[in-house]
Amino acid sequence: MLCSGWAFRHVQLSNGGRQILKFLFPGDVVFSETLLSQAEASNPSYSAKALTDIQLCSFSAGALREKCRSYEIAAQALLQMLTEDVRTAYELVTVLGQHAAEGRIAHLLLSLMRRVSQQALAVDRRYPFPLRQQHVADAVGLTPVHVSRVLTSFRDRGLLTLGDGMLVFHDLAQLDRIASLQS
Amino acid sequence: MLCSGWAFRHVQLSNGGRQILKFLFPGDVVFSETLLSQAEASNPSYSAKALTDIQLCSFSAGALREKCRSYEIAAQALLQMLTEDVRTAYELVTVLGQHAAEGRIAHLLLSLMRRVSQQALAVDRRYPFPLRQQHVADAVGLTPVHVSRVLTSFRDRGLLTLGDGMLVFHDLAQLDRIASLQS
DNA sequence: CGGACCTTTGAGCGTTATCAAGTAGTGTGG
DNA sequence: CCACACTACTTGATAACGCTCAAAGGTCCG
Repeated sequence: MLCSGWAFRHVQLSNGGRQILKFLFPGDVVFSETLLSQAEASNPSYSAKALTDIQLCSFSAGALREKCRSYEIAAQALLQMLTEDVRTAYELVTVLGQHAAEGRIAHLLLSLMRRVSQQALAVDRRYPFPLRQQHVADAVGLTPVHVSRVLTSFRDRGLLTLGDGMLVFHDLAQLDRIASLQS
Repeated sequence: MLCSGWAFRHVQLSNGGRQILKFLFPGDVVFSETLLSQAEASNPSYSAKALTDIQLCSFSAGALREKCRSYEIAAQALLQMLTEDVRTAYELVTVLGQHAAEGRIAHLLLSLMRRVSQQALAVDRRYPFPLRQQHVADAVGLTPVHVSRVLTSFRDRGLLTLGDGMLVFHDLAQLDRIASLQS
């Protein structure tokens, strides 16, 4: 489990690319979807990487499974965690299936910052942002080149500023509109 | 829970479109990800539709949650179901993020038929296929027009035949290659 | 026969990928 | 202190891809 810092879960693809599945913040379990499977018979090559310096708390998956047998609370917590994972995965599916590049990137930035700040986003407040444009590209299924173009366009339109590990929103209303596909 | 027939789970979008999240076969729980939440506070408008005549077995979600407290087996089954949902959702994310149109459609057709046949696919065997091209489009994030073009191309290349509610694979090796992005 | 729905096909265009070059910033070693 | 490499980002030109709009054919059903 991640205790401090940022990380992400991804699949490594045979053609050299990768798809980022989830960004991990403190409190997130790194491989929640494989907690139960003792055999680890998952064919895709799941992996995880740190984006900043991180601290981990490790625990025994076997012991947790054992706890789930005796303590109902452990099972309930695990069920809620997985339910949340399914919901956010479906949200990502919707974004990838329905949004063009601008909507994908706007959605990613907004949802990341909402998760990390745990409260409403503020205009002109600076948020730490340790991702490279390559990570954004791998998360939303675009090339780094195109991510750069979209971010430059956002900057030129006065929507946000992104650089030096900092992200500043200037026009949240407009970004929400872009991210929410009311065409 | 679906007992017979085909159905699918989707989100209805504000702009009139929809994203299909999962195709449902007998044994699948229609809304597995909302089984636990009593409040139903999910903002996206999840929905489900039948593709064929279907039969449902209904049960009380409250009673199931109650069972999870007392019977460890119920909790274990629910956990496995959700874990599987997370895995397949991540697979769909990878497909949408990394594949072009041909790969997306090939992947969808192959994985659907693998799920429905529960065994290795056979060349030149006919599989029932109740989806319209509109459904394929909504599942993989393309327009029906482009789905038609890709399917026509598959047909012209002798890879498969799709029509009249039937799907016939002619070149599984080639289709697997297209679906597995070894560029 | 008419209408509704699905599919196919064409033309044009917008979006995104690819390839390539150029610009910083940063750290390394002479 | 200055080449040098290395990485990240930007920008341009070109091409592939997929969308939109439109028309036509097919099937089914009233």
